[in-house]
Amino acid sequence: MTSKRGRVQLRRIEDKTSRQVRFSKRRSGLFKKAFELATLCDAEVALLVFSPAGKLYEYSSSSSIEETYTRYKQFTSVEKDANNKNVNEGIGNIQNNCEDTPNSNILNEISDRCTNMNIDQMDDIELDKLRDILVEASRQTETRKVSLMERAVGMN
Amino acid sequence: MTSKRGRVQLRRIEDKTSRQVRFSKRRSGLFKKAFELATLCDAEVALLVFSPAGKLYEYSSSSSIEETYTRYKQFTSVEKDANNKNVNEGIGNIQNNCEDTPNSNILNEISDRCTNMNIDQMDDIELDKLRDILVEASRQTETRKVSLMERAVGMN
DNA sequence: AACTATTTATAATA
DNA sequence: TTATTATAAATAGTT
Repeated sequence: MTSKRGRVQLRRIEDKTSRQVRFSKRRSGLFKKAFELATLCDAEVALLVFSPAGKLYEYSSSSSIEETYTRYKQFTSVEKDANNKNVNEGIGNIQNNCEDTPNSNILNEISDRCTNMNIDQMDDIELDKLRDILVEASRQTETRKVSLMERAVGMN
Repeated sequence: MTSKRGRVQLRRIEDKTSRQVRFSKRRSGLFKKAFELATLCDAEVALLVFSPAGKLYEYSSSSSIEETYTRYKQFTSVEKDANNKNVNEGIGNIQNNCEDTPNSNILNEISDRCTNMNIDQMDDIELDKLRDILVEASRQTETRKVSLMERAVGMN
């Protein structure tokens, strides 16, 4: 037989019926994996999935999606604060104690996004948003690092 | 040898080192599966994972975790309403009310990432990467728009 | 981190 | 839809 069971091209499945069938199967698999990660490894997991038809599926290893989302929001806001003031106690420590910070991953993500976008096609509103992003980034940066960023956009 | 590779008891792994190794491997697998479900089946997926050490990992197939969480909150509130009073309209509208242009989505993504990152903790290699990203972005930009970016980092 | 023996997930088929 | 089964993918234990 020349069939290629099990193998898959990583792109959107065009046939609607096939897409729905695969969604059901893969959704089951994904939720099982999420449950196993939480159970085996003592991780906190929150998973939200909307099907193409708009139906909601959810899993949370803690008491609720909301609880994990709240932790997420606190986590990210602490990351922000840690730049402005040296947080040495309380929630701040949770962040600072983590080794192997995900900064590199975040930078790779930014790099990928920037590679894909075409600034020439942006309108003024979008450029304003980009400006705001960079303003905020530079505010978070000490002098030496600000100067690196300034060099980056060709000002030196 | 009497080993039983591949098989697993579904309960918390007590050995800390083993638990960390398995967390890394299974986390990779879970995020890959989440990405594949979103890509192949055109689903909207949001995934939050906190490691036992408190480190955050996230994936979102839309522009941000926040966007999917907002849709989730709207969805569940609609479900609640639908139970109390027979709501004949709204679900379709609510699911469609988060439209944005692709560019805006990309910019929101960058904005979220920048908001979450801690530039003070980056080392020089990471800063070099950021510089490269910004250099490439500025190269793609015509003069008027470059000047906007220069203003953005406070050079005017 | 890389390697493999197994188990698990799943695409095609019935 | 559900079940089967041939393959591909994930991963537990090992090096």
